Amino acid sequence: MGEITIRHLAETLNVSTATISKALNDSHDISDATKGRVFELARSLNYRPNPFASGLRKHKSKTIAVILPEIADNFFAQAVNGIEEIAREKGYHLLIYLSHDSSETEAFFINDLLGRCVDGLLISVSFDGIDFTHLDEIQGKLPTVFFDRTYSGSLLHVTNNDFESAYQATKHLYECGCRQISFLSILQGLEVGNQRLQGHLCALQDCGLPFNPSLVINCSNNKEDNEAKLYHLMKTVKPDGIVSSVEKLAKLCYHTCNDLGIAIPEDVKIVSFSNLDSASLLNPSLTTITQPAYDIGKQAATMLFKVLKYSNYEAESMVMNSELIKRQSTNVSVSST
Amino acid sequence: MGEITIRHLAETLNVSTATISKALNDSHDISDATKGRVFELARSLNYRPNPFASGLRKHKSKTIAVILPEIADNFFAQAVNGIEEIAREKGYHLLIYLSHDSSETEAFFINDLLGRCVDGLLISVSFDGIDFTHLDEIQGKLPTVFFDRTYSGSLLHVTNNDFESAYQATKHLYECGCRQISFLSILQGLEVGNQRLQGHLCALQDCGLPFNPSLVINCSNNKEDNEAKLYHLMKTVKPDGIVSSVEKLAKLCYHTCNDLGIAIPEDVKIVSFSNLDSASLLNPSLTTITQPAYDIGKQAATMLFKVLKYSNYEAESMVMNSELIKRQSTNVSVSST
DNA sequence: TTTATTTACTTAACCGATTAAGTAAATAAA
DNA sequence: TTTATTTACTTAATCGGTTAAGTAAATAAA
Repeated sequence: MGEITIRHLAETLNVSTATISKALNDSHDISDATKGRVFELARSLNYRPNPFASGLRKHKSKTIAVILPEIADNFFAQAVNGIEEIAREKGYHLLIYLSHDSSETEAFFINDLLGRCVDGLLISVSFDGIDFTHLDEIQGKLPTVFFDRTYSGSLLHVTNNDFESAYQATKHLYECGCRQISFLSILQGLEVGNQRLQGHLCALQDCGLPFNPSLVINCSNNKEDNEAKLYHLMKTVKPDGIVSSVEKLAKLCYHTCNDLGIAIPEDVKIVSFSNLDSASLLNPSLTTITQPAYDIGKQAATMLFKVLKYSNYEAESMVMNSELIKRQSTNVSVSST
Repeated sequence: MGEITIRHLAETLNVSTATISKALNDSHDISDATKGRVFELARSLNYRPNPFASGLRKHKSKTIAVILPEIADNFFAQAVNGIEEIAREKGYHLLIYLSHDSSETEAFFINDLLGRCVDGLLISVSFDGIDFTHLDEIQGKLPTVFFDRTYSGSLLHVTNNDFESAYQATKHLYECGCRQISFLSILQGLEVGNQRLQGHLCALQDCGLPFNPSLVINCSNNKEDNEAKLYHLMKTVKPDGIVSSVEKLAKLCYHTCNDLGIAIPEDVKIVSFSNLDSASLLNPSLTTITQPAYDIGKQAATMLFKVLKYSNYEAESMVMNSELIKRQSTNVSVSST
């Protein structure tokens, strides 16, 4: 409906459309006087270049995409905050896709994106399945930065010091007196999950604790399933410490302990990877390994824009440090925090 | 780089590009035999139509935008989940913009979107400022559905029964014995904020409680400011009940009470509008008015797609019902929930 | 003074799909 | 059998910018 085009501007100023286009792109083919007139007219008419037209010609969309497993999760939500900030700063638009941890959905998105002329992609991969061919296909076709959940073939990524964090968490429990430390594992097959598990196992060894397979619980995205496994763990194996590799499993622990009348931290101490901002308000407050989610998002986006700017950019992947925040769930002497 | 275009297909099959285009769009200008050949070739080559080209011609992008105040918030995150589901179902792409409650930023986004050929917009408006001219400008230019945070000029919206919910919350506190009920207000100037306050005031009246201006706290997005106001409230006015109109103010209450040694629910009972899924794990667990965030997102998106499909759609705005979930923060007889 | 270069434009092709208008052959109606 | 209509295509214009190639005038170099 009557949108202002470059032709309107050209006719009004009695110049060619090429002149307008070049002026708006600040080409040094155009005199300052003309540029001034073009800019002023464009501004006064609130001219907005049609992104389809320039996109078609330039094969650039000023749009990046982000694929996440989910958004109703503090870690990812904060990461998006960081990503959005950088994207806005650079004048880019942000498309969002939620895989809900289905690699099939993820593959569908990626195929779509490859034909969609997005300029770049930020992704935290879904963890179901073991088929990463859709991720391999990105290679060389779409500048991509992986964050948090990477996979072995990912070239550029921003991750956490997951091994060290899990190591510290387990060691912390040991120092709090725990000798039967359970590990709630998830994201097996992905680097994150693997690193966290390895960190835990390494800490066990360094603390001189034996490895007991029944203390390592392989969780999934099936809530009922996880619930059943946790009940079994708490009723029969009865650990005195739990390292949860994701937030939602920690919440499940709380509920399970409530149901079974198991006291935290007296009977069992809990530490969890988590970005829950109300962790300090929980009953009892939860000891967390908190990731710098916002900064991870910012760094990943910043890295992507560097790649977009210098296509031959020799980027280096980054490792961000998580923080162990000790609270009541790992402390017998309960006091307000 | 070597993307498959409609021309490749045309040359391979020895037909015109028009034939390919029509075949792919299932035009009944094309024989079934030809369609079959075109479809098969397109599939085998994984042909992906260039969205810029078709967008330029059709003025349609198969993309909708969502503008939110923030994303690291359970309500909005879940709403996005609902929106995303519908968008995906319809084969649309989703652009996301975070206003961080700045109407200036919001105006910038909207101006950008008007020139960007997005097909539709879902928005929950920012609440700073009182200038809604940028929202008025949308009229007739971009199909839009407002959700949760609407403004007086919004034609289509999905909202909550905010008046009733606030009424119920206040009444619940009254029934729990509270006689000095404070209301933590925010979002004044927006319908949501106004409705919630009115609901509270109406309940006060119906309960026969006098209106005390010093019990209504006008909060802002400035955390320090809110903190100071809350401290003052708790130390000098000393209410025995608090209705918090947003989640983050309830969290602030918890912290403030912790600091001042005020016991919840013994000294003060709290109920808050909140979509925090760990509300039941807080210390004490928090009585909430929980909005059907996911469904609100779904309904808003569904409504938008109806408008997109039938441009003369006589849409009706919707009101969704929130739920009062009673927990320990409004109960003296504390027990596990 | 003549030639080379720079400046500030214009012309026209182009990106890749869509679609109005046109056409030849096949089929149906008169 | 002749005319009208339908079928299944093709041709070419178009969407709105971008850009390679061209050009006339102004300025600089020889």
